Amino acid sequence: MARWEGNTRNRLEQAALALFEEQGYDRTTVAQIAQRANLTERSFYRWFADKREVLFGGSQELETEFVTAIDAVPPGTPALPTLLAAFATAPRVFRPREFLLRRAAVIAANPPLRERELIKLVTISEALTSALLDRGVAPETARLATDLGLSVLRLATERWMAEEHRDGKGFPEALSAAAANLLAVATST
Amino acid sequence: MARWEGNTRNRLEQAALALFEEQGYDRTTVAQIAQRANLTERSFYRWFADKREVLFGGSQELETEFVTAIDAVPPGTPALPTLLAAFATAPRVFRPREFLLRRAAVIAANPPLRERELIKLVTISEALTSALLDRGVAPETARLATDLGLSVLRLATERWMAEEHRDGKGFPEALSAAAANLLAVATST
DNA sequence: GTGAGTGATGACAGAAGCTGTCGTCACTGA
DNA sequence: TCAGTGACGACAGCTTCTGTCATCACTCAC
Repeated sequence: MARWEGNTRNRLEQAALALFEEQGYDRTTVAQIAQRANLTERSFYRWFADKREVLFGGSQELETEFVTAIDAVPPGTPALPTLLAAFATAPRVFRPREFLLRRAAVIAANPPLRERELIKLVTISEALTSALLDRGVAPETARLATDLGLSVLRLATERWMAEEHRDGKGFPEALSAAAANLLAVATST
Repeated sequence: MARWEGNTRNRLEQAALALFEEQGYDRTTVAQIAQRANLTERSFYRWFADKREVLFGGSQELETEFVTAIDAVPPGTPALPTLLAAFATAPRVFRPREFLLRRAAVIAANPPLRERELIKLVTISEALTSALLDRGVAPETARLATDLGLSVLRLATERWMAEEHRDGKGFPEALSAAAANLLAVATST
């Protein structure tokens, strides 16, 4: 085994994604992932808590990004506009877009990975709610606003991903449009 | 082993819940659950796909209940009011309330169980969206309405559970109140 | 009744996920 | 140069989950 190659975590992530694409998530063993990264199975578990976690390394950074963006919104702004402003600001593309698309395809195809993605989303959701609470928003309002904000974010992101865009251009507009749609649904009696 | 005792599935569910409470989810083995139910580990997997699933037997019934209630709402009703009317109608207490509370406590304390619960919720969410589509609601509207409806349902249920109620009395009122709160958050500029 | 299904179960084997432990090696700093 | 530190390999072991086959209770023609 070639020790001390450096960049261990990323080597494991790349190896795992490639193997999941080639032969499927459940037909890929942790030993195979480790082998492709020139490591042993035991070392995989030193970097990731379990087999699924290898695809969710960027979750923590994304959460931090959002919370930071919320803190930058002018005080006194209502809860939902605060979240939407934060979403519009935060660049959520750390990894190349191509990587994100490959990753999304693998996750969508495997229930265990979908489960893990959902709880990551809930974790982010709780962080957003907490950030709103720190700004003085009432608890139930913060939670409702988070639900609404994430619903808008999802719709905007889906529309956004469906087209071919350069950098973050037009994403704030997509957010506004989605927010308008949501308002229409909420107010239809 | 005492074979043919009948009610196998329920015996396993009861044994699992009791053991999870007594010694924790991860310190409980499937073999222990099976033993308490007078079965072997192998038989456990004939009734449940995996260890987590033993706590989520009622999910399918709940989904069916909701979809049926949606179909019973007068045609022409807008999407969100349709969902809220369905929620108000459907009695979601199949099991005794005490069982649901014990189950909820165990799930909340164990991340793997939370993951499973989330994907069950997503499954129900997709069923609701699909039921709305069948009524002629536009796709994006159906999805947004489902997000909104589930957000309202969660808030109403939490408030509802916090108090001591008899049967379903007052639940429709809790739904209306939560819906009003959501509307306030959505329209605050 | 009696023998042929049918379905639930037990028994066994085994792959894969995950953890504990210890020794080894590369790197660092006094 | 030598002790400390951190990443890693090697090994053992438990648990989850699956495949396979024999066995037992029950049912239903005949």
